[in-house]
Amino acid sequence: MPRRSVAEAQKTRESILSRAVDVASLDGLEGLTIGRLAGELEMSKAGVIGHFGSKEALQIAALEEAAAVFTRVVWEPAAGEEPGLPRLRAIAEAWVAYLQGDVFPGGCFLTAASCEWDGRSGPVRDRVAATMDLWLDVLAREARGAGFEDPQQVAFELNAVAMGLNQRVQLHGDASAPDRARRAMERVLRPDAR
Amino acid sequence: MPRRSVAEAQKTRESILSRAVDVASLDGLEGLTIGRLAGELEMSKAGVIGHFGSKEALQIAALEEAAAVFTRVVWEPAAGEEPGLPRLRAIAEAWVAYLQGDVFPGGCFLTAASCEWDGRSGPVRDRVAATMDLWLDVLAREARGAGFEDPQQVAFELNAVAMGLNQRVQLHGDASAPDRARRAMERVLRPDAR
DNA sequence: CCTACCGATCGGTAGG
DNA sequence: CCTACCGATCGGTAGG
Repeated sequence: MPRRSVAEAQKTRESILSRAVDVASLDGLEGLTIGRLAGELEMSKAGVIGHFGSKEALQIAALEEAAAVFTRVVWEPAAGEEPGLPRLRAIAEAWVAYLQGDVFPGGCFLTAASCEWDGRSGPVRDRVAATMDLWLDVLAREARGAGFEDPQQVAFELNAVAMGLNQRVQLHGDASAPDRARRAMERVLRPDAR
Repeated sequence: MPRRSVAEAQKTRESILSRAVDVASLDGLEGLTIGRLAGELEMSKAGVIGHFGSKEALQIAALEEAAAVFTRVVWEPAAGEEPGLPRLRAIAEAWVAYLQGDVFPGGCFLTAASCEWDGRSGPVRDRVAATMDLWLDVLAREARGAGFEDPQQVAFELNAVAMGLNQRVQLHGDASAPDRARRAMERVLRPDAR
């Protein structure tokens, strides 16, 4: 018999991950230290890292958790829309709301992780790159369905606007930025580019 | 008499800063540790930090150095152009070339620093924010001179495209990204939005 | 999931 | 600009 039940251990693991994602969104996946996490959760370091095995495994688990949140908040609300332009517009709307809101305390986790890791190598960087590529592929697929001549261009530009919005919100607290992003995304999705 | 001349000390300081900017572009301003810098420059830690006083002062000096490089590489080549649309187009061209090239080994220093610090507080974060705001103001001023109705929108969108390009180059090694960014910037600068 | 510990590295300083 | 050092924290492990 384990000293704590499987269900209890699972709950602990989830609470660690939830805190890990918040910390990493503010201070980066490298700023996510085991000791800090243990202190904030009032656990021992061994108790924290025991659920993952290593800091790198914890970083990857946090990344996967953040990607799942992104999917739930940005993709899911749009998944019910008709493929193509209606779905792209719903994605754009949910994306801006996500970046404007406080899903993560430090802004878009994926943007932060990609900037932090794009100059490094190893499993974490590879996972960050694969996650971003997957999302750009989803966008390009919808743009293709919407009849755009160059769907990857649409994906590139929507992603760029999202990054720009995240910067203005997080760095400047710019209240006009979400509307600017909406206008920019609408222009990217204007059918005359098809 | 100092043991080394003022000119020699100045040269040492410059070599430290040059390396610091490269390291920070790859691993962030927080990944820039005094011990690592000392090791790579074959100096003592005291010798490195003595030129700046503290890690924070070193980080700010590296940021200022990077901003000076950005100005030289992106602004200077365009400064000779006629204000307004011609100058904006020259900036866009130089900006894409900068992001495509290897001015910094880890890509755009300012983008990396803004993502790293946008969730923190203190002097470094404030300096990063002020530097970005200054650049957006420059862009908006030129857009106003070019007759755009909403010059801040133009600045927002150009900056977004630059961030998107930096991500695609650094994270994916995407060779098609510079052309995509050029196309996106051209569309932002298309006179029909004036 | 805890205590107690490991070697390594962190930023920084004293003194020369 | 160096050596020698400080306390703090890093990731991680042994043993329970």
